[in-house]
Amino acid sequence: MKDAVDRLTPLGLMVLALLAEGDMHPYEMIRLLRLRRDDRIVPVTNGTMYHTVARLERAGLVAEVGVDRDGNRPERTTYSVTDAGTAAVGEWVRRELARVDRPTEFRVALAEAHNLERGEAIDLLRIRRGALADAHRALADGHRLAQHKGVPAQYLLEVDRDEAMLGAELAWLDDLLARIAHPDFLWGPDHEPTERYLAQRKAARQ
Amino acid sequence: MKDAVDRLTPLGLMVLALLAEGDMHPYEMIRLLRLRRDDRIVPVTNGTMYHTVARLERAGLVAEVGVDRDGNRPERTTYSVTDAGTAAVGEWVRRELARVDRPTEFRVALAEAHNLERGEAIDLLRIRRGALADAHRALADGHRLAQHKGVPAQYLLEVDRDEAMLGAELAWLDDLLARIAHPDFLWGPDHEPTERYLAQRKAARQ
DNA sequence: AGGTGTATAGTCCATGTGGACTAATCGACT
DNA sequence: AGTCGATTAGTCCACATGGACTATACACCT
Repeated sequence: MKDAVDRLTPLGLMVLALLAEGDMHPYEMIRLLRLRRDDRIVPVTNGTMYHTVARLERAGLVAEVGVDRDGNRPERTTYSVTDAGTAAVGEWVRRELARVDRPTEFRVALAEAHNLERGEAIDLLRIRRGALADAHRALADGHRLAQHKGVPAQYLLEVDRDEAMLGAELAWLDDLLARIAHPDFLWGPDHEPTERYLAQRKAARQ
Repeated sequence: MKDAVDRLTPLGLMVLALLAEGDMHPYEMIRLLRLRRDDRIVPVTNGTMYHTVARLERAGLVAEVGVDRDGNRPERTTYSVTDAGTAAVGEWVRRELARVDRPTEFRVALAEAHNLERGEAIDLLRIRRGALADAHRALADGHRLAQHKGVPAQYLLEVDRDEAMLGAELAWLDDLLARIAHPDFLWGPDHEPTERYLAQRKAARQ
């Protein structure tokens, strides 16, 4: 029996996270994602967005809440996230935040990590830190072994880069963990009610 | 009029590059890619591999060179790369090595950069270096601006990471360019005939 | 008044992907 | 001798993606 969370694509999760900020129609989500440059992480195209929302509806994670029409333009169907949808966000983020395979999933989970409690996020990132260190060591060992066996460096350019990138991610993660664990680092819904997001939504809705 | 090179997927290009080492059947390619851990870059599944090879054949980039059968096992269809296929590898790598969008395409291009002349590879990587620096600056500016506008840091975790990663890639690229431009760095087909690859192929063919 | 361009909101379809499945062979255990 | 599991080589299909397309409305020229 496949869980609905297993079928969640990165864009599917971003949609659920957006709807947590308020009801929206798909086109507004497209605009908002582009405005926030979240299309750095996940490509956002019309076809995929509408298809994704339809899938989420079939899975019961979002629900239609109204259709309105502005002049003679196409109808706009507004959606709302369900309780199951909200739960799915937490479950998905918890699962992906610690994994080191699936880089894009991790970037989405990181962007939505604020949906978790601070302590939980830290725990998951520490697990990730360990897995990342293992992967880094394994790749470095393989690299050295290949060099030792006489494989010319020109064939190992990508391995070299991968190793450098893994090292950089480790360094960044250690730095982040230090910052995030410090009580001066704001966390949770106990801060100013995100005026910027409201302004963005207004701009996206216009 | 769409060029066949435009339709080349990362796996498609890896297949062409593999066939440059010698004729093979699809299953051997799967084994060889996994053995070399190239599935770090591109996911390798049965369905995708056979589909990809079929597409390459329709495009005239590879050609069937024989079907053999071992006992009562399924038939093995062996393929060979065509002249158009060899040309496509160069064209594709030249195009992708300089681009900063499309990260997976770049990793494949880097892994196959040895198909280019040293000077050409260096020129393309220098172009990439410039584009990467621009992207890094733009992202850092956006990050600072958001912070200045009062967006809490917990919402900017992914931007922070992206910025760190871009910086790390720039540093790595500068280092690589320095190493690669040095005459001590071996380049080109003028070295020992890759015994390791032959051994790997034997293992993959078994 | 007419033409050009772009934003809005969405549909549709050709490709590409990846997991499930088949069916035969081989090795290892018991 | 029998069975369990893994490997080999490949097919098949459900689903996801993204680009092309539609049709209306608004803005800017000239």
